[in-house]
Amino acid sequence: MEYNFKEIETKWQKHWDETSLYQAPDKADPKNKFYMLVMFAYPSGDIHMGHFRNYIIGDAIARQQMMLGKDVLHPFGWDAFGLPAERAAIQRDIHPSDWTEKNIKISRETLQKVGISFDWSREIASCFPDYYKWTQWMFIQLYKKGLAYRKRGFVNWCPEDKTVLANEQVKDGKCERCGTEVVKKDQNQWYFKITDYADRLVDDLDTLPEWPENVKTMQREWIGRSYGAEINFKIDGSDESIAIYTTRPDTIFGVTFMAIAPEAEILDSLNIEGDFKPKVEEYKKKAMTRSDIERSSATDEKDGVFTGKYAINPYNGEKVELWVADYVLAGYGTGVVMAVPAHDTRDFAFAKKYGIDIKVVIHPDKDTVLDSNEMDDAYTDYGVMVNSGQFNGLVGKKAIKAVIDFAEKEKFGCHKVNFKLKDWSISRQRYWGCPIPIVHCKDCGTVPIPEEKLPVELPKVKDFKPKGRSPLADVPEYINTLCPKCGGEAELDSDTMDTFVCSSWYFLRYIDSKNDSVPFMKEKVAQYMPVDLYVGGITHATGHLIYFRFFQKFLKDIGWVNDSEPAKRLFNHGMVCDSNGDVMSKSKGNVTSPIGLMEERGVDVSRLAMFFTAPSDKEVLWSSDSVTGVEKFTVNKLFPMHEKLRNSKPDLKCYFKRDNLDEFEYSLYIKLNQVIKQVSDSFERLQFNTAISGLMELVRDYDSDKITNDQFNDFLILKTFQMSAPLMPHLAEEVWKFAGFENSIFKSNWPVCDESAIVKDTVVIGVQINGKLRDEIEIPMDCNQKTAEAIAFKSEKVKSYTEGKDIVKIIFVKGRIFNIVVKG
RNA sequence: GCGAGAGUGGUGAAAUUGGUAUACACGCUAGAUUUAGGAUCUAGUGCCGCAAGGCGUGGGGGUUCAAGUCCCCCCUUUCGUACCA
Repeated sequence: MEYNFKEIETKWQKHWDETSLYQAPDKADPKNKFYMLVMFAYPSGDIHMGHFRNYIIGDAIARQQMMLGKDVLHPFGWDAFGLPAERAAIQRDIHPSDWTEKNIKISRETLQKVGISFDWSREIASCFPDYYKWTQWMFIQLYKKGLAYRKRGFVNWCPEDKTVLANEQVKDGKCERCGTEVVKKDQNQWYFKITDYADRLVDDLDTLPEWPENVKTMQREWIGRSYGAEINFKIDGSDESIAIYTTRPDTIFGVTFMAIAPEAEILDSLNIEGDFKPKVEEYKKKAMTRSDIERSSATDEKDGVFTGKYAINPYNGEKVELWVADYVLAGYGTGVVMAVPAHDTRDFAFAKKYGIDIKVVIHPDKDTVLDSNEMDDAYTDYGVMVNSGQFNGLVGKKAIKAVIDFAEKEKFGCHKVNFKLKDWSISRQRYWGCPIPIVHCKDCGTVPIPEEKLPVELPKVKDFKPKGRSPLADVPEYINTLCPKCGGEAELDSDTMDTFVCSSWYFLRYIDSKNDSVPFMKEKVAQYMPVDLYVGGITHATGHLIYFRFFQKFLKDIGWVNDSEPAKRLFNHGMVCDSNGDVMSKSKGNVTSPIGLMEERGVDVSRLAMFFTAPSDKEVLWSSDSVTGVEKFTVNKLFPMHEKLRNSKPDLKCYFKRDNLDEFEYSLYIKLNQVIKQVSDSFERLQFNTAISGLMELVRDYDSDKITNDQFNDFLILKTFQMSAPLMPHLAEEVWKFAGFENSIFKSNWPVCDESAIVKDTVVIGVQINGKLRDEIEIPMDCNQKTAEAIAFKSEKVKSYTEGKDIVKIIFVKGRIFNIVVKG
């Protein structure tokens, strides 16, 4: 039989589809299930090498888990709302929904050609009403719990895309999608109160040992929890006070000024007078027109203006100047900073520029004294408190606690935890997204659409070009409605949701994707959740992967799911780059499609080439050179092995005993079991490259002519194809059928290593003299040092190195090394 | 700046706990076969050296009988973050 991959591949794809091989059981055993999840795709066109790599990783694991007898759920769907659909639609004058559906169709067909074991019966697309109905339902549940709220404030605005962006969508002060510099805009927006979950989002990272450490670190830093104090300073000549947040209360006696963010509301209540007023106003205006990228640069020279007002330090009664400075962020803490030039780099630079006092209140230790006149930078480490009244001599954390405790006792401050994480802004002034199910009524305010009236359907309008306000605002038949509460005239919210909302709960919908009355049945979700392995790119570390954990926690709180965390194990595959090392992306125009390769060399060989090139977590510079070796292996070595089958119908569950095999056969049996162990382990670590090298060695060592035991011959061949099956499913299935099996190879049992075979009787170990390898000896596996010595010293080489020298020491590690330490 | 990874032949890469560095491939060299081949097979292939031998996992130190693996300093590079008080 010739290796006709085209025939083999189309035949089995059709057969698997017809027999619903990948359909996950509706009733699964929660103790014996495996939920294999890959990040669903944005249908931006056809799939490329990056997708290809992502999905074959998940596919190999899903197939192996099937063979391990698990109830496997391996679904797929489409993250189908979003900006690119609109952009492409405008360029091509075609409706986003038509464009999206067309792309879904093409992408789905390609994925089917790749032979991915997706359960297509559960397919979802976030832009279809039967899905986004439940996205709206999610919104309403959050709203009911006070976790979805509307607020006016400064938001990130992309002038190119003409929409609001979440913090997670701004990179280096630029729009993540189009690279345009983001500006600030005052706007009414919906937010999800993710900050209520900030503590749990940080703490529960410790319950995820199978998540990569770098992702957990990135999330911790993004959430940015810090412990400190909030302290109130009285404003001089007024009853009002001004609150600051600090993590360094031990430096509070060194405060010589305060810096207020230009946007901070407290500025308005200061009653700035005289000459100061226009100067402050002018500075505020200037700060607002500067872009975030300018303002947030750490190298930017700090500037500000004095307000003419003072505050009183509650610890020592000193008057400190109040300044406005745009290095202070309005959105963090209270938007006001107590400035301690001696112990903060930024405050130091500012004080130097404006000639403000620098007062040392921390010494590095008892014997080192700082002099503010000689300092050329701030001393920012912990140390001993000095010039700090009753607190003098206290150090570090103890000092901090004492200072805050005093504030609490005197009722002008308290312990405080702060986060960098901000509430999630989810309104988008765009057409192609999930409509926000809220009505604005003059009398009742914001009123949610009753759940039984969902979905609020997105109307199919012709004009969806961005104008700076939502295109839906210009569709009166959509906007004008009646208030569900009072029945009076009202308006629907004209914004749509950030697509990250759609992707925050899709993994739950797969489990019960057709359900019309609830988002999913709790009982069904309990059977398959949590996700056992989630495979996707690192790019989602601080976006999607925080949002979907947030949703899971919220749904647990309202009783819809049982687990606090959605995914037990996370795996980030490496990027696929072109031969220059640039990441393949549509915008760069350097994407390679796997289709050409698959048509030329076959799907199985293409998959094998990608697996073999590098371990799954490493970046890959794709070139078709990678294919040569695995193609030779497949076509010339592995596939022809099936011709050596002797139709002996071996029992695949049995182990062979040494007595039943001759010497060559037994050595091959040992190799087989070593490879079974190696391949199983490689799958566990998702390092398929080493699994393949193991298979290559096994096939190389196999020699039909030297095998007389027919059952062993067939046993070895069949085990080889079983191990190859998750990597090259079509070829393996073909051989399985050829060998006479009725059921799919994926219904057979994954090979189990015969441990007794890989315990060897003798072992070849290295003999070192002073740590340098000089010879090798073969010794019994569990021999003692004496025996090993006897054998080692027979070696001529060992003799030549030890003669006439003192043997200081002999180190013998069983099965590993024999080392002689000599002197002289 | 800060944080986390990474650095091994000409190339992609192996080396579960410190224990024979370079498995498995690509490429290259030589030979065989073929009308011919970018096909196939065989042998060789870390570096220096005729050899014995020496040197070798970014560089420099250290711990150890033994270091790619552990510790310290430095260099290069990728990713994340960017005035978070």
